[in-house]
Amino acid sequence: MIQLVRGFKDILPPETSVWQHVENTARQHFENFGFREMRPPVLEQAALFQRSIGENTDIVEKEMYTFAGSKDTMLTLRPEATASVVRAYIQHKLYASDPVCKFYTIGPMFRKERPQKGRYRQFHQINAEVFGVDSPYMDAQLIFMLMRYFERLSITGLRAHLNSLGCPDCRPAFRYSLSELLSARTEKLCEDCVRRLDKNPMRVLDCKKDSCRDAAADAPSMLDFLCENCAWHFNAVKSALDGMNISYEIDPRLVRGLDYYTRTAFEIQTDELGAQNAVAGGGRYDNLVEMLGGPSQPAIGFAVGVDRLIELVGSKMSFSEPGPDVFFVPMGEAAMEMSALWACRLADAGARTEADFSGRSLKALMRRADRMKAKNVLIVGDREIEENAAVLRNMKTSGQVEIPMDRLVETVFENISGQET
RNA sequence: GUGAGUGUAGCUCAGUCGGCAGAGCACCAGGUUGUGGCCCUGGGGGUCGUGGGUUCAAGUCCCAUCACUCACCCCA
Repeated sequence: MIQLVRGFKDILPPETSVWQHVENTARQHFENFGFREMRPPVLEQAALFQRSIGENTDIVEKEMYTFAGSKDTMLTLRPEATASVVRAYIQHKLYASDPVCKFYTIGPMFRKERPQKGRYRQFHQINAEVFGVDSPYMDAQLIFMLMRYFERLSITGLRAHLNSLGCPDCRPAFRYSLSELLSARTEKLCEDCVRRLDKNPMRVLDCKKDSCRDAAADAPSMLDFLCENCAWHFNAVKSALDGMNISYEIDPRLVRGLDYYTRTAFEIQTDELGAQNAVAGGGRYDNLVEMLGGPSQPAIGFAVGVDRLIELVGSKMSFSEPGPDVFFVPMGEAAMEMSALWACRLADAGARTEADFSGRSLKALMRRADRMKAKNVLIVGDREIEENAAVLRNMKTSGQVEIPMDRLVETVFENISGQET
């Protein structure tokens, strides 16, 4: 048979209820902070990601699902959301209606990586982006919102890592100093790091290999190179977070994988997910809007890895699916027809309803109702049809009452209203 | 792209030295001619991932291949 594509995943019940919970909580929480939902498409021109993420990042070099569109444009299944949100922000001139725009977006992303725990080729992110605010208090507020979101989901054991990547004024000096130092020690660096040295020397800092760590042990820190404005900004972010009682760790080795980040960079980590320890990550990208052809507008955002979040939430959340309020047990053709009608009316009136039309024995149907955790069973047989009534059995107490069909909906609601969910 | 591990019933897994394909759970039926759970009895369900090879004989040994898992890489 045809099986699903490698690295892709079916999300089935009861797990889907965890997804609903995670997404609904995000919607409600983010909207409290003034964010509105945006839904950009999943497909974009390849050039959008090449220009925003960076030509020589791994994502663009070898992980994108790119194919030929019409004429000579290449199309790409989005590997991340920020570029699309920025594109939409510019294209629809959203900056014109309000100097500050805040959006969140929820959906699938695609990267052709080798799948492993917490890493799929179709994965899901919840993104939040703010345009038009360069104030450090926005950075702090965004991180506050993110940490509180995790708290609302009862996730514990998370650590916030914080760093500043500087700006085009101060970063070149740091990069130069860093590559100077590392170039003198290439023999101690792994193959990958030698390659990185050329492309993005800052990535050497978060290599996990011991020899690379040694080589970079006394490397300069970006924080020592921050220009006056960036240093002020970073300090203001930290003190605002302190004031909000958000604990964080300064991590001078924290680097973002995408080229467009500036100044504040942060990552939320856990050690409950194996090698994929980042649950969320984000930072400022003050130059991206202009780079993509929009006005000069500062921006900051983050992405939450939903698949990873689900693993953390799922293990702490009970999967108890609610059973039907009323399970119809019809016996015979006439009873089935009547049950179909009344089950529809009851469900339409707002009760969880299930009717079994298999025609199996009463015992079999009772067993199925029990397994589905039905709170009540409505038995309809020849006897009941003759009297135009049905027997409502409470599965917990085993108590039974006979109720008239023409008052079925009202009577059922009277009987189930007191029952716990 | 690289490395390691694992593929046997719907699920979790046994399967000894190469000798009839198994268990638990789940599912179905019966144990009460109209009443679930607990218990008892019975039943259905298999391309042993796939293809080749060795052998009288392969789930078991060999080769290849695919899939999954974990890790590297990268990132959310």
